[in-house]
Amino acid sequence: MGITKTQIFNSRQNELAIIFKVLANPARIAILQYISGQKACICNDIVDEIGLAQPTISQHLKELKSIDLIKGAIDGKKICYCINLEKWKEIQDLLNSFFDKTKFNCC
Amino acid sequence: MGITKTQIFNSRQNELAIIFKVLANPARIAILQYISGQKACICNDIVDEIGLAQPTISQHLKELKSIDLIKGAIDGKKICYCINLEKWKEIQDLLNSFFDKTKFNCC
DNA sequence: TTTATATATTGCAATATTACGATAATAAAA
DNA sequence: TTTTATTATCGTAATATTGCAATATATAAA
Repeated sequence: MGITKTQIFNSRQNELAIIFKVLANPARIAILQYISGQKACICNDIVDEIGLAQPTISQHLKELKSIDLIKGAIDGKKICYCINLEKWKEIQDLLNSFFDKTKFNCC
Repeated sequence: MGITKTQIFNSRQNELAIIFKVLANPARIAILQYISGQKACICNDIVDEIGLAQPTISQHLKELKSIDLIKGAIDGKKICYCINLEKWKEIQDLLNSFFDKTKFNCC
């Protein structure tokens, strides 16, 4: 079918899966690393940095924005994308609590 | 195209993306939570627990095994799947180091 | 050996994702 | 206003993922 049966899982499970899905692409990992490595605001230096076309980068940025992992500040005709630190930490905590709760070993 | 351009990213970025991809599905999250919630070894109680067909569960288990997140011990005609605690912690550490390194805020 | 049970594999249909060219939208500069 | 630069959206092709029925495999029990 190709469609995930989200109805049979709880909202926490679906939320975790969505977060992991946003992070499940090397271009988006690279974008996050690049954004965070710049001291000043950056824009579509990202397009030059990562080797992908501008529409592709734009789409990846949209997905990162969809879970508020980054935020964009308009600066003239440029847009400055930054890590949303609050959400960043919130997600890190969420993932850690998943990892901490899920660790009983039986074999 | 549909194909991720892994060649243009480094191995660390691709590795992270692969780990996130394995976790990016609510069925696999639910399987991990269920496995870890059982004190004794469990097998295809997973099929009964999660509302998906046996071949589907088998495929998800295969993907979880592909990054050694779980291991299966053969027990007669049943197979006992368990969290691989060492790998589990290794991955948690890897993700935390990603989150810790990537956090500069500029806006 | 035959039967029953548990798990894996194959093949396929439906949907999702990735990437990009073409184009639209926006805003500064000329 | 026209031009230029920057970013977003649309449409589409290629590939990946999800899920399941059918079937294969493996092992224990009869």
